[in-house]
Amino acid sequence: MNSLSPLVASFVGHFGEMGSRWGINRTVGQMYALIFVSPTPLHADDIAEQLEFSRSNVSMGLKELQAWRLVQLRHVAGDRREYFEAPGDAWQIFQTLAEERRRREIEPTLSMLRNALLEHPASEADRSAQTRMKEMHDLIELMTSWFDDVQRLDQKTLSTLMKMGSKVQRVLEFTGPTRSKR
Amino acid sequence: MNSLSPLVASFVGHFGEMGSRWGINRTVGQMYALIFVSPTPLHADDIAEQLEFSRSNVSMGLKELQAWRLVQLRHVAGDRREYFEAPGDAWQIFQTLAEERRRREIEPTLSMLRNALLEHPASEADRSAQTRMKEMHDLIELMTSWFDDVQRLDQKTLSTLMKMGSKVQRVLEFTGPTRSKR
DNA sequence: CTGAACTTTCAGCATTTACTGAAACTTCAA
DNA sequence: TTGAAGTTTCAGTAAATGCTGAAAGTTCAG
Repeated sequence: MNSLSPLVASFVGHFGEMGSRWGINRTVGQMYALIFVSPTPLHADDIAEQLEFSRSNVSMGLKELQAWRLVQLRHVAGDRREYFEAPGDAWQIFQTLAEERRRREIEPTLSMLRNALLEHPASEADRSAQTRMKEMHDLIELMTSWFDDVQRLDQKTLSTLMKMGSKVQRVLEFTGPTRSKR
Repeated sequence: MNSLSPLVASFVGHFGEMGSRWGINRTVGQMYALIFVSPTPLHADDIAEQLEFSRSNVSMGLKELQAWRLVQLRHVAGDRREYFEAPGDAWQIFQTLAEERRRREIEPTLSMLRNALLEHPASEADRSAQTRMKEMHDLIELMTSWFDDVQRLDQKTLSTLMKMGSKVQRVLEFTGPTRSKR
């Protein structure tokens, strides 16, 4: 970490700390940060050296970042090594993150809930537990299916929608009643 | 955990496992799950007994759940103990979670980025790092301010919006061009 | 004021997760 | 086909985090 400029070092350091709140570990967070700000793709040795991590740790970390689709493999002509860079399109990053998180954090819960709702309640307590579970299930499903929809919108529409912010309400007041079910 | 019905036990167990992906720890996840499905408010001893956790662990866990605003204190007439229940309104829960997560996971990064962008770049590398940081900063800011807007919408508008899903595109195609900047 | 009923804190042990370095494996230029 | 250059695996250790139970703290009825 010694060869990094103070600016980059603080960015990298911050990602290390936040990483843990984020489900990725400290070193993986730092690796991503380094790759993200780097103007050129980096290879594993660059990263190991700049961050002073063991080579194998870097290797594992890169594997994890690839699993998250947060970094991409690049090949540089005349060099056998694998280089990595962070996709530059911010929208893309956001979508990837949201998708992966959903897959890891939401889907398993949804499927557990579906199973639980199929069970025959063995008692009054079970019956009321199922009622609560149903609410949770429906909420999650509504959120995720909305999310699917939003993700399917093209970027222009989305950015219009976002820039409109709460003004969208006025538009919907106008068209909404004919479409909404209640 | 022995007195729980299989249905509740599996729900509770799942929340324990998912808890870790979620930044809350296993036992805290289980406590929340138990409170969530319980038809009546529970007090700390109930929870300690049903989940077979130490009394102090329950106490700490409840504190954390309160900090996340996922459980609410309740007092039962003629009983000095503190009872807890999970707010029932699913929207409410979602909003709370989103807000807290934002506060813990996003705000610190945003403020780090703002500081980094004020620094005077010491090199060419710093300059390009700042360019990347600016992109990240702007994306996060766009997302969070949109999120603010959405949160401000009343529930009816929101649910209309969600149910419309990608059909919103058609409405915007109609009104959008006059409002959008590009 | 007292003490019973309850809650919180905290030191220390247990469990889990992260990291390293050595060894095994893979790929490809010559 | 060989070995140099690179990558991955994995066993062992280090660090972090979680959990307990004993002790201290708080609150309030009487």
